[in-house]
Amino acid sequence: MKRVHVHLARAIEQALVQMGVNAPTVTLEKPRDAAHGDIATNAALVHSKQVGKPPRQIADALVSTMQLDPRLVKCEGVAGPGFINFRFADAYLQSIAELAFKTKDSYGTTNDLSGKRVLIEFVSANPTGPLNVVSARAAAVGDSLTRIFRALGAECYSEFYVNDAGNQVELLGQSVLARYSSILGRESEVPEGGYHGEYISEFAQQLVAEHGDKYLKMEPSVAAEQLGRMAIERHIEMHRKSLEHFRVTMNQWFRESALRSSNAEWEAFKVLEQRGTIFEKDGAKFVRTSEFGDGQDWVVVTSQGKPTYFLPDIAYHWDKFRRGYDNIIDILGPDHHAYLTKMAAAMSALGEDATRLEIMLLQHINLLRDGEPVKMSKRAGQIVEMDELLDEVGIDAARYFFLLRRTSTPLDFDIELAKRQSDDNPVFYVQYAHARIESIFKRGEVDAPQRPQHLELLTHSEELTLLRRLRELGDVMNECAFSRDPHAMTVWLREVAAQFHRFYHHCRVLTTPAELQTARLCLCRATQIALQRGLALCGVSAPTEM
RNA sequence: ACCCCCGUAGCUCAGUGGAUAGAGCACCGGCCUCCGGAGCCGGGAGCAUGGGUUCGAGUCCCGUCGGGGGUGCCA
Repeated sequence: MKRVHVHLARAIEQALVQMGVNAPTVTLEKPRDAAHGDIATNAALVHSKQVGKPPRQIADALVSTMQLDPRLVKCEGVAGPGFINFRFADAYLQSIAELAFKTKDSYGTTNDLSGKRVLIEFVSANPTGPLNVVSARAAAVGDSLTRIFRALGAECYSEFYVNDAGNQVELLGQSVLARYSSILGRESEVPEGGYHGEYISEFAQQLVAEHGDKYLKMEPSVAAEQLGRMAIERHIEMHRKSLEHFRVTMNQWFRESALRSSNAEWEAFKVLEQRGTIFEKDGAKFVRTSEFGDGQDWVVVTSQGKPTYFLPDIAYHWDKFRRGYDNIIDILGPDHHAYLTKMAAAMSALGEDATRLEIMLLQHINLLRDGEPVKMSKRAGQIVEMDELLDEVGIDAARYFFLLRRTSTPLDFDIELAKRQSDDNPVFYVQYAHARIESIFKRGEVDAPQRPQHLELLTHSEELTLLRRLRELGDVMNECAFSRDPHAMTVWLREVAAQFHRFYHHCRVLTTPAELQTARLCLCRATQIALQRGLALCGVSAPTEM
């Protein structure tokens, strides 16, 4: 899909060399205003100083020197301070439809990132309860990003870090034990900072039904420990199921407990110590992160001799570094903003190249119902579970809505809007365009074309504009990967759908002369392929009727 | 106190340092003997603020104001 750009850049470079420029740098950009054409270059402005002539004069010279392939691109002349504008040749745009037929399910796939190894860690919710809607946004974003990276040829892995060790396991066990004891008639309180959710009571009920008062007869601390472990495993399984249902499959579930049993945290500590980056103060052990770009030093071992959460986290990230990825991406909630400098400093302290680590902060979501905020309070156990949301609005709407805003922006998720079957629902609007195309084939009693034919007849401006849109998929994928944000895909999908409706309104498909009808049916089919592909990268289905 | 994110149209948001800043809702005005009107065509209105960097800034840097969130040997 880049062949026009490659051709054009080369032609401009050669023309510049002929004018005496050595090692010219040519950048091509998309003009903001479509009236200026499809591609523009500022080459004349950039090289003005070196050539020693005003930009417009250079631009004129370039235009007359350049050798362009008329089947790919044509020059539209010089504009403004010295921009040179170009427009795709009709033949090239028509070939986009041909490409869609040829590539089908892999339309837009490139090898732009082939050879890159990328790891994306996301969700990583604590296994102390079911997944809530906060995790759902991370799941949608992380999984879509993974799909996009793969479509660009990268070797991309998704990973869930499971915090199945530490204080919270005990606390969880005590919480379960408290509920369990209450059911069996022994009054007991959920401990300070414990878990109050409905799911705890449900689990306790289940335990009573299956095991009777078995755990009441045990030493309470032993019972709590065992119950905590069981609850953790139960929750991990719930997480896995919820994510699978949400069309998210993790390549790896990395357990903190495995890290601990292999002593990896102390190994990391030892190396930090050997590198002279550990010091003691008030009985606690600090890592000298301030020497590696952070504003302060952090405790890794408390004065009680216990590791803080930071130490296993360091060990975990070190493990990821040593697995040899080019990019190690963490998608975290906005409360982790201090994490990047902190963790990057720790990695530097271990002697790693910390620039490989990226922390993406995903802003929160506000659930709305008809514009009114839905109250969420974790403390009171009134969290909205991910599964509840999916049951209500459906997977397609949920996945798409979570991508509608940039990750750096808080997201208002209106439940009623997501359920609405009308064009103000963005996911509906896009899926509708896809279904509408299908209905054209049905209505015309024609099968969807299997191969491209008569594409040269697609010369109407709405047809060509639609083809332009379809061409952009590869660009959009690259943009998403570069910004680590799949949001741009939803913008593109909406524009493709809108342009399809425009084309459809202006150009009759059925009841036109046979060859033109065939050509337009091909364009419809190509649009379907592109929509399917864009939706698939978002993890959203493309229904044929609705 | 410190840190992070965000201030673009009435509202929700787009906008890889480039030309006259774009959509969708909402509002106003058109278009159904016509393949799905769940659509199409047209209209008004905007970069919080003060500096700086640059040939060129909504975009990069610093300050101010406003909104949201977070933090101190818990995870």
